[in-house]
Amino acid sequence: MTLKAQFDHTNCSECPIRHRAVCAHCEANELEELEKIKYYRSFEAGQTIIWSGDPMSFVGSVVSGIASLTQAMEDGRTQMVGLLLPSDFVGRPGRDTAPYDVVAKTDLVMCCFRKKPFEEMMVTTPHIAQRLLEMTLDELDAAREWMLVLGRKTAREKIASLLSIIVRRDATLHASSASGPIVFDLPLSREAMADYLGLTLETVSRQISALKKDQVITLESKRHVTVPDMGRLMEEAGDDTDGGFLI
Amino acid sequence: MTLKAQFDHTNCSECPIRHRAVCAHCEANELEELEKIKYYRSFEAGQTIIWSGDPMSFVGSVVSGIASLTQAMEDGRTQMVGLLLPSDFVGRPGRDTAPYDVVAKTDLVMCCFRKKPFEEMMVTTPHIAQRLLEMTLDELDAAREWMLVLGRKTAREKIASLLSIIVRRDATLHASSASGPIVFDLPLSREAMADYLGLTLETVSRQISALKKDQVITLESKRHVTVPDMGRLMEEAGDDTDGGFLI
DNA sequence: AAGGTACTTTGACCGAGATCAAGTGGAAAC
DNA sequence: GTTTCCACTTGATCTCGGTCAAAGTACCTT
Repeated sequence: MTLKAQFDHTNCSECPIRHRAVCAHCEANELEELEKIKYYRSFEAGQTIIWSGDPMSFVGSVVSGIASLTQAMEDGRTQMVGLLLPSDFVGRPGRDTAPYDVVAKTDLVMCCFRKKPFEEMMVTTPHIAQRLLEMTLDELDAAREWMLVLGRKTAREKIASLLSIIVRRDATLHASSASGPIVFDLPLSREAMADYLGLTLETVSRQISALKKDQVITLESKRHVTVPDMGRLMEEAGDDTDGGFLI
Repeated sequence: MTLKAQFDHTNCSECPIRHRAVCAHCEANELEELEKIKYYRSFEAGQTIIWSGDPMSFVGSVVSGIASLTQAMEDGRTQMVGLLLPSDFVGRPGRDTAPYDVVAKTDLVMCCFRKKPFEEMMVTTPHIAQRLLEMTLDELDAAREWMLVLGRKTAREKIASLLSIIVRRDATLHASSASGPIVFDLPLSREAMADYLGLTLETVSRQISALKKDQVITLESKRHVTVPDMGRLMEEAGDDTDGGFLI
């Protein structure tokens, strides 16, 4: 099998997990072993999927719903360090314990593989490691992009940046690439947004109100957002880059 | 070759790049091809090794010296998103352009491999991808740990955190694992520390003075630091975790 | 319809860190 | 020796976002 073929699962329309995951449907055509160690798990909104420090017995992908990766200090301060949207991979081949909490933010379904057999497959099936490397590099880029947001952006820019990446992830999932007004639902509470942005929920609320007053966004309800001009929003985010951002 | 053997280059004492890199010495014993595409490059302090957005023709490891990964906004605000110490890997197999500036902070030597042949080798030599995956996961953990620092820690905690990771990286390089006072040189200017911590250089200076006044550290000169009690420093950093931190 | 709960908004005030501005010290250059 | 330069320190003031508090809103259950 050529390298091209190995990376060419990007458009399997059958697959609920799409291109960024180790796709059960795609893999199964090549590797009946993967099918054997595959199983599904459901979680309710608010449920903790993995506790930081616990041994991890599985890896997998988000099929539907949204989860967060969160780090905490002992005094209670918390920082969300990643968002898991459908197609995102969870887990660390070669790692025994989870480095952070994984919490379902909505009802959520995961497609899991038992870790041990999965790791064995990585040895015998090289292109799995290569695809995981691709995905991990994407996540690393996203994490570093986010470091700029956390370290240097103002509260208003942080909010605009978060809205931008949510829109962008939505766009890649729904393939609705068009100019003109964009409508979407916020998958996160104000508190969760604050955790992601290194702010307080009050500041998040105030800045959203300010963006609304300045007509950068419109709110049909507290969670339902319209962006009349995406270019304007990205300006507010202080973003020149229109690529990147894959959290 | 077994999985264990594949990951067992961790203690090659000959190799200047040590365990986290694709080690030219180690690999050469198995793969004369790697030797063929290997070459060394030297840089002076302050020199930019890679410009953000430029095409990248090589990957490689830091042999000696220190470099930074930096992201910038168009208005000049910058955020350092990673430190490259000896043994760290630079470059993205499968990526065409560099996502951030790489700048030598001290005089620096890199061991490089031309990217194209390196990528071809990744296909034929599975365990290279597996080792790169390991390393990338380490970097991702470090980046996310740093997101907590940037998003939630106070200026004083940020400084203590930075000193902690420098000490820790120093320790793994010099294998000087002992309790008692620790002495080391700051490889970064106050401005570079500020860039890493999302602060201004004035705040960095003030907080270092404060830590000195409170006898958490001693300064023999502006860059030469003594830490009488490492536990105290980590307390100041707000760190419970004594693992992790591999930036 | 009434009450409860969780989420959100808004206001008043405060403080950590940014900004602006001098001043210091030490090493290299002349 | 002294001049220059650069990294660093310290001071004064301001501002953005945090903190504390209260009120508003939507969605439950009863």
